[in-house]
Amino acid sequence: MNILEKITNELDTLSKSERKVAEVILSSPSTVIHSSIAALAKQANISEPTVNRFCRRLDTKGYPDFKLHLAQSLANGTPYVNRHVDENDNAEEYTSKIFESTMASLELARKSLDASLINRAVDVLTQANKISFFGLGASAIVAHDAQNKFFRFNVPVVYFDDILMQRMSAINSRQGDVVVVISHTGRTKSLVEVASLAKENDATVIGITTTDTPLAKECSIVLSVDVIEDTDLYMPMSSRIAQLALIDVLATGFTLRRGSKFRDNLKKVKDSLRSSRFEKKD
Amino acid sequence: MNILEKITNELDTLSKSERKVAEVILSSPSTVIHSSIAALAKQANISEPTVNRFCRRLDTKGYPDFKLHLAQSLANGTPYVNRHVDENDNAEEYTSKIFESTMASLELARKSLDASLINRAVDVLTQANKISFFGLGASAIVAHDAQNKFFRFNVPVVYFDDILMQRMSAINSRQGDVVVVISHTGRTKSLVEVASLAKENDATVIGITTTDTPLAKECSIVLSVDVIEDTDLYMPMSSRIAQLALIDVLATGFTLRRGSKFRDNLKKVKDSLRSSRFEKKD
DNA sequence: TCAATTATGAAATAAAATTTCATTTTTCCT
DNA sequence: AGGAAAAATGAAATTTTATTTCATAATTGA
Repeated sequence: MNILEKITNELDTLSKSERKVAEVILSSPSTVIHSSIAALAKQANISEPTVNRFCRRLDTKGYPDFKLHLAQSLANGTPYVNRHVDENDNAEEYTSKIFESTMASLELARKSLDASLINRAVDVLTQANKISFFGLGASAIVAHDAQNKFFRFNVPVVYFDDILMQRMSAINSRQGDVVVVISHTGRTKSLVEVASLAKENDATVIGITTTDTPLAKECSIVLSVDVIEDTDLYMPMSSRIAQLALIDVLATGFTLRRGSKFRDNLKKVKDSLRSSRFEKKD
Repeated sequence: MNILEKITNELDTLSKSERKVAEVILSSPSTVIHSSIAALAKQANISEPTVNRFCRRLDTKGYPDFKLHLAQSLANGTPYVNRHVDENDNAEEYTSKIFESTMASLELARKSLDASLINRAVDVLTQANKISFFGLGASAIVAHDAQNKFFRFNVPVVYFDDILMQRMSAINSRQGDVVVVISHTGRTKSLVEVASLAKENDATVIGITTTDTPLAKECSIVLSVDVIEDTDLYMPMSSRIAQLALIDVLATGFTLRRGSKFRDNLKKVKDSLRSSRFEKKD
């Protein structure tokens, strides 16, 4: 658990003087890990025992122990940050930036996800008579990938990246069917309509989208995938990758729910590909 | 820089007693961060000043500073590791594991990539008369995504996830054409053949695959994307995500090479979608 | 308003780390 | 091999840092 977040959370349970300490720490945590208790006390205009009490209130053994926690929080607090690609970056630079931004987005996406909703979504998927994945543009790829995965599970699954097919399919859906609608923006009119049509026809609609979007409002279960897109390049990047990771999560949840016998079956599916491949040397 | 690695590296520049300290630390770093200098000295059967000298030799200000570094290394030494999903994991657990494994794979993939080869690939792509993306199974999605991106650049681009179409397209290729062949295993026979056919017909073949595979041998430029796949679940997961990140890198390299005027054009492409979306409130 | 509770800091104490310096060990030259 | 020089080491002293104690101040609640 990140101690900086903890400080923020407990800010209002702290006393006046302790809050001063908290503010100094939050404003410049990296300075604090190199300060003595005396230096920090002075900085916050309070006494040393107050700093000590502050540390204990955060469930640390004392000031040195607190600094240890702080150092750890700083180390893994922002391992990857969203860095924008610059006009003059060379290949090395933009490659690193893109990979790091992608990792930062995955980190963010994971935080925005609610495990209990994932659990419900998996519930619904395992019980579905038929599963449909709908997406357009970059999200079409995610739908395509989902089909590829769920197909292996030997359940009826379709994917459409065509507005008309999606509409027709939505209208034909019924109780027991699950429709997964994927859209980063959650604002694509035709997809929102499809979600609403499917819902009217008693299908369970799972939305993979950003929190609080028009699409989210139409869904039975919303799996929020919040990422920061680098809009400078006018292309969807991180969003679809975070969505794919979520598809992996759903597929994994599905296989776990189905038990070990089911997984043996997956192995058979995979093994069936062997003859199409060149042997591995060792 | 990870201090544990540093200790390992400098092990032979240390004196006998200092090495004892190093060994105690390496054998149980997490204990050490909660030990006083006296406790550590006793543990290693040496004196306190020796511990202090040891710390300084590692370019830290002293023992407390050393502990801070150690704490940080423990926190981000293995920020994301490939953790396998377990039978009894709950939703929270398997979600975290999958996201973290994905991030670990991206980290690994970035390391396996060679920036100069990316640069050459971008060169070739910007000069291409026609670009084709080929993949099968999970890699088909990557090819699909690549088409979606490069299509925006207003260059002739196709994608095929059908063996026959791929073969026909490869046979029809000529000098100036670029064929991008995507396969994680690099062992899918029909794809290796397609690569070789395209090459025979003077197309430039870019391979997105693992290092040292049959496919890699057939390519003009090999972009190595090495990841660890969790084979327990018999589904491609990390590999396709790392490949997609590479597609982002190539697309970004392409837009940078084309200059700022070109990027204005991308904005227009994106803006053309606006009318199909619900307005954002603020 | 005033007793009770809680918060705070000065000073004392305790703990931990560092420095100094004498002793031991190792190195390297003849 | 022998011995001076250099390097390594630890005991003790010192310094720095953190914690505790306790008296005082501020706040709360009847």
